[in-house]
Amino acid sequence: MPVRLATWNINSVRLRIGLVAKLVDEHAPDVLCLQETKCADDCFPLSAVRKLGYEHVAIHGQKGYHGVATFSRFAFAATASERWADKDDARHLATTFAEGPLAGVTVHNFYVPAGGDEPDPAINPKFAHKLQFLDELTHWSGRIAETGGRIMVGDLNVAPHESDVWSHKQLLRVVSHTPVETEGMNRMLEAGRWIDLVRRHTPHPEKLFSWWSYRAADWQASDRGRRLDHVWASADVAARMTEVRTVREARGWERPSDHVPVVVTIG
DNA sequence: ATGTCTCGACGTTCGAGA
Repeated sequence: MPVRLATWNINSVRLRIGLVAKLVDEHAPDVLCLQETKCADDCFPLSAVRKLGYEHVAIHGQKGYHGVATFSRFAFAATASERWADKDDARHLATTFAEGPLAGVTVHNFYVPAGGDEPDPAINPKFAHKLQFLDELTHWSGRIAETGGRIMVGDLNVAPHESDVWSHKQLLRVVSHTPVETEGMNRMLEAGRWIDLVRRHTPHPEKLFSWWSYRAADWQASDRGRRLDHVWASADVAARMTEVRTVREARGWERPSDHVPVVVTIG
């Protein structure tokens, strides 16, 4: 039986639990990874998630900011959250499956820091924090590069290639597409021998985005998007990938998140 | 390109973060 896995920056899970239900209704992910849940664990809408059919739920939240959650139809053998870049932010959740087609596989659900507006670590501590986070991800990737059974998903807040942004030239000095970030992401991919499942399905130079700013008057008409949301895997898992779908229409749903879900099927 | 959306706070509006 194939397994469907989705990742989505929901931008407040309490506000958009109805959109989560819509995604589940239309795309039926067996595993759903959310970022920017924006609530402490004791106010997470757990009963609604259970009603959607997810018996196994791992949450790692904090009040008001960040927060990640992983829902599953398959039981977990273990859940863990590591500390990154000298902060206790809720930005990482690792879940290892005990059963089902992904038994033994670990899904790492990440929300990488956005990095603020100014792409200079000397004057912008948020950008410095993002670069430290990416650097730690590269070292961590190198330490696990020889192991199989790995999936890494989430809002990594970097659009690595020219075809991942609406205008490479106009975004070269915009946080999310600066050379120090895109080169850092490429180092991370190489260090961990990660395979970018989304780009294996939709190769460059075809444009592909997963985020459009709320500030655009008409996101669809201007289509000034960026591909910030990623699904990576170790080679053994990547070999089983059969389908990838970026749910672009979700950006047009009522009161949408500014990110759309990315759904992969693993046979 | 200063535009929109979310949260939390001695809230009836603002600042911070994205």
